[in-house]
Amino acid sequence: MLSANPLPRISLSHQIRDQILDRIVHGELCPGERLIELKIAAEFSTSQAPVREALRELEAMGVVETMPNKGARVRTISNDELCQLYDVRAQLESYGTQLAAENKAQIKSRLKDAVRAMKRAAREENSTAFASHNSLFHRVIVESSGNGILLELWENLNVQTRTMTNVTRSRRNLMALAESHLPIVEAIATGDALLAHRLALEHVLSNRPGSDNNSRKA
Amino acid sequence: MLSANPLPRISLSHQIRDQILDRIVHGELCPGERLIELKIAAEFSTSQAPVREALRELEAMGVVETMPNKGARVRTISNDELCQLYDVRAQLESYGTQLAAENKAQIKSRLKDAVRAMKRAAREENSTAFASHNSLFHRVIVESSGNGILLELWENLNVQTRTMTNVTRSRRNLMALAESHLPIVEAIATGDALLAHRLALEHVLSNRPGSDNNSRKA
DNA sequence: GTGTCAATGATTATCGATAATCGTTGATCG
DNA sequence: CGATCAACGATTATCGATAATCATTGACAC
Repeated sequence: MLSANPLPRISLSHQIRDQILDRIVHGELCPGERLIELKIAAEFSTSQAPVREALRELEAMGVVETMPNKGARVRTISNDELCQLYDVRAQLESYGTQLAAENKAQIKSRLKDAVRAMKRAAREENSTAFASHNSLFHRVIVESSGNGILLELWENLNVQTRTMTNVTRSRRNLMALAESHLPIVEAIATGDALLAHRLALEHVLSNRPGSDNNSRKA
Repeated sequence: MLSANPLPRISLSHQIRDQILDRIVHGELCPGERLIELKIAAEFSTSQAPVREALRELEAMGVVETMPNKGARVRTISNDELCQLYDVRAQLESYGTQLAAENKAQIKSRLKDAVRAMKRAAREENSTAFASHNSLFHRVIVESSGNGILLELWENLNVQTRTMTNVTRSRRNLMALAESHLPIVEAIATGDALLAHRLALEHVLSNRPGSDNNSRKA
């Protein structure tokens, strides 16, 4: 029984949410820009209700902020916050990587695929694709930690991060960045949990913006 | 100019959200129980809209889960998930405690107050009050870590654990539990970050349910 | 000029009603 | 007797309209 129902199977509010998120990630909507419910509703030819829901979901994701009775705007993430975000992400991700190694997760080939894809994107200087594969790499690891709660929290953080990646990572050696993932792959594959933990921690922190070295307290 | 406007300054949807959250935390709404929008709306004498928003916010918090076109229900957390939750919380909280110690946060008196309040609640066998003060203790620490992102994530987890922590323990257990906080206070006060980290980790994990010892993988 | 304040326009928050969807019940057919 | 499916009831998703709120503008008094 062929299904093949390409009908709008997703709810309107989710479609709108994804659309807006896309525009934010791709920089079409700038931080601080107001998101006016009726305007957006008109643009998508819907009513205000699904737009409100979409905005609330985006707020929960942390990509927009809303003030009561004053509406929503694209959230501005300060450099401090971004640093904090990387610090927390480093904690979560190093823990997840440790678990993955302990589980001797069979993900070596998938991780290597992701790295390969990153390299390709690096050669083509396609930073969007690079960010996407990069994200996938880490997601595979956190998934294979076996801790669903961890994955949930990590995903929240990752969304926020990605909104900035394109901007922040404009000038960086993508090829080197891609290859810096390989030691982690090995540590997981050999089941060296302690090493995996340490490598993941350093990996995330080394990509922390604004921090040329350490400096947690201004 | 005296303000003193105790009028419903909070939006309806937030009031409803808090009410429902309260009932969940206090066990009046059991995990798995359906939350029907129109029923709730009728109960609060409002329309469906603010209830929907409240439910979406609660979903973002992770205390309710919604299936498209099937509505919302109080999230059921399996024992496995609860364990995972404690594992992750241990990671976040030990990190926060470490930061607090590094900051030499001046919170010794507040923490001791919280412990005192825990003891009093233990004597009176008021487990609700105990949980409240216990929660405050850890919140003070995570707040003083200076990492707002960390605090946000931690709060989510904390709310979720509290929905499941309606287990009443014996007086002796509670008293011992209260006193088990004291070493952490000292470690923070003396600025011993490494010790603080270790103590917090052990503290959370020792309260992990279902695990008589370790066992991460079934 | 400058500060206060009412009127106004823009936008959010809420409402009541309708459309779409899901699960179930019960009838029909093999 | 079992399976399929239409019809129904319950509930969610969406709509269009109204009420409440906020920010701004401009007039007015001093």
